[in-house]
Amino acid sequence: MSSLNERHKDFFENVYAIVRLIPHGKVTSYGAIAKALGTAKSSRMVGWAMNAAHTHKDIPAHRVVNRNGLLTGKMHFSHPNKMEELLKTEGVLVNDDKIIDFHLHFWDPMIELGN
DNA sequence: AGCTTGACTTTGA
DNA sequence: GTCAAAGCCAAGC
Repeated sequence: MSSLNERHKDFFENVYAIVRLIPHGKVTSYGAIAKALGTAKSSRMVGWAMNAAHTHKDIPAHRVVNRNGLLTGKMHFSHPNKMEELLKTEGVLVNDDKIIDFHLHFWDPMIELGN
């Protein structure tokens, strides 16, 4: 909570903190995370953070997709289909690299932040 | 030091 | 509805 409000911390740590807060079976978008951090336009940086997130294993990166609900980062996983399988395991149906009813599974980090 | 790239989003046509 | 272009900031070359 308080750590999320502190922008003095590294952008990466902020991103990881939020991604870890994503509930089981829920997903969110890069832009939503960026917005929760106060930098709505630097959604690309969230993607960069996720790239480095590979070193952190407690990061459910499969719960983060782009705004279209498309699994854009699937190829960055150990296996391209790993992301889709993980999501299906959590009850999130995926078809053609895209989340079905994305708006229903969408979780807004702003809610958790209380904003 | 500058230039390019990127797990993106928004806006305008 | 789709497509193209701009904006964003950090890391890598």
